[in-house]
Amino acid sequence: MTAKQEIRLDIPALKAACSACSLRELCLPVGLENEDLSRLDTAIDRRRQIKAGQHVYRLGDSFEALYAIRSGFFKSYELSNDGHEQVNGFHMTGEIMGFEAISADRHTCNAIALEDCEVCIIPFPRFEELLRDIPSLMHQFHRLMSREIAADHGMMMLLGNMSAGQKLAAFLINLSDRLGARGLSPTVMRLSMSREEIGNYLGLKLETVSRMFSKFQEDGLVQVERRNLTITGLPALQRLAGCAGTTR
Amino acid sequence: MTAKQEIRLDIPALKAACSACSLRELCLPVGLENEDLSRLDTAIDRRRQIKAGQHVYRLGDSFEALYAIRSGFFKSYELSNDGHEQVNGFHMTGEIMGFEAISADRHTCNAIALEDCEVCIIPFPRFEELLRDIPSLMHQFHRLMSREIAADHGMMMLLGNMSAGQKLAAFLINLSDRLGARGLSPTVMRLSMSREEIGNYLGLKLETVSRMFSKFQEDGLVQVERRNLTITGLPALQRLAGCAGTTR
DNA sequence: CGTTGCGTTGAATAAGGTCAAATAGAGTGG
DNA sequence: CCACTCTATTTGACCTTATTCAACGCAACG
Repeated sequence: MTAKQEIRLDIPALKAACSACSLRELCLPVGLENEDLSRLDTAIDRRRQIKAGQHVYRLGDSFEALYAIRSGFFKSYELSNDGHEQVNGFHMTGEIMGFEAISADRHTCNAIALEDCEVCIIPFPRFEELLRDIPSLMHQFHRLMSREIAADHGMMMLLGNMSAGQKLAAFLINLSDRLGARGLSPTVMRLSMSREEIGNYLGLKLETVSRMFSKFQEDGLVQVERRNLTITGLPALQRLAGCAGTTR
Repeated sequence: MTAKQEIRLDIPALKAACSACSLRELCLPVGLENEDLSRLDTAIDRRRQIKAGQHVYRLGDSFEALYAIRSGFFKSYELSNDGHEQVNGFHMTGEIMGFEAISADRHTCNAIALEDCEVCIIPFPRFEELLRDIPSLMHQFHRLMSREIAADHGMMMLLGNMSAGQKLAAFLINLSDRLGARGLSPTVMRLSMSREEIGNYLGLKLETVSRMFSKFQEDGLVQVERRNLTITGLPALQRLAGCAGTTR
């Protein structure tokens, strides 16, 4: 419970080592040969622990690196000029954050850890050099950015066309899919974000999210108790969401 | 008026020629040296005319190339499984379409010309090879994809948080900015899209869009008559939109 | 000169937002 | 361990906004 529970040694051996990473198949190194993998290792030389509530980067920070999530759960959000928060997305293990900053050489949103997390720091200039030498890595990188764009389009569809119930269903399905892709249970999960954050992301108010959860529970689609959620009617939920399964 | 007004020779000299293109400063070749420019020319070896109403690509088409818009105006849209259309964006001169397809090696949306258009075809595998040789082009390419992501985030903010009036105001400001960036009038324009398409894009019904146009006109913000639009109160419109000027 | 497609406008309706109050845990300090 | 506080969540009543349904106007076109 107390603060300095253990001395932080920050051992150099705490190296990122894509070559030994269990996320190889989700993250950048998809399909890379051993030799190229170790070259990637030289480009990603640091990890960083992020405690729940800490920011990885903030709006306005100069853009130095992308961040690959090794563990934990993040929220990315911006503030509209009138101070209102807008959640852009939730990010989990194996995903990469920071794409949006390449354009302006400056982060245009904030990324905050919703639980204790660990990220791999990918210094971008060095990474771009590496892309020149490893065509398959370059292509994979483009695929990841492209996937982000496709996912954002799906999100725009959701925000523009769907009812509150459909939105929440789509959100849960999406979460479920992504957890499943990581070998975790697609039906039993602990939500790392508040009702307000969910609502903000979906373009709904927290009360509406709460009501929808209650309704889903009545209808036997989910079992929800605070932030512990069990999906009990996946097929029905998928039908509701319109199956719009962009797994992101 | 009649059909074959002139014989289509499709002269080889109709080559794209980035090096001679007036869009150099908006499109891919930003900041490229002469030598690299002519290398880019070799990668972009075809243009294509697209008549109003024709598709550049369709959902499901295999991904072969990106398309840079030389002239004209496009709409990109998807169909949700239940057949409903969702407009993802409108694209104009100097912008590039097709990013979303890299991920799945297949187009995930449709792109249709709203007027007679011309595009440069950028075969992607060859383009990626070129990126290896021209670091500054690679970086510019990443900036463009990143800009698309940042713009989509702005769009999510708009769809999630804004009232009908704010949405339409933001839409008009965005249009105005983009026209201005191309040296066209930022205040006098002809809309290439219907009320329904605008509404679909903004997450509103066509009637609501129409009402808002009327209201803006009453308030002296715009002068609108069918698809001819003049912005008469730019500052007020910007204030309404919350200045959220992601020029895209 | 009727037809067709797009745009406008009005009235009724529904969906979600707002405001307010009650409840339930989690953590705190005594 | 218990009372107390703080925050997240739930729920209800009411209200605002945008949607729906419907009628009409207008321009372009054959």
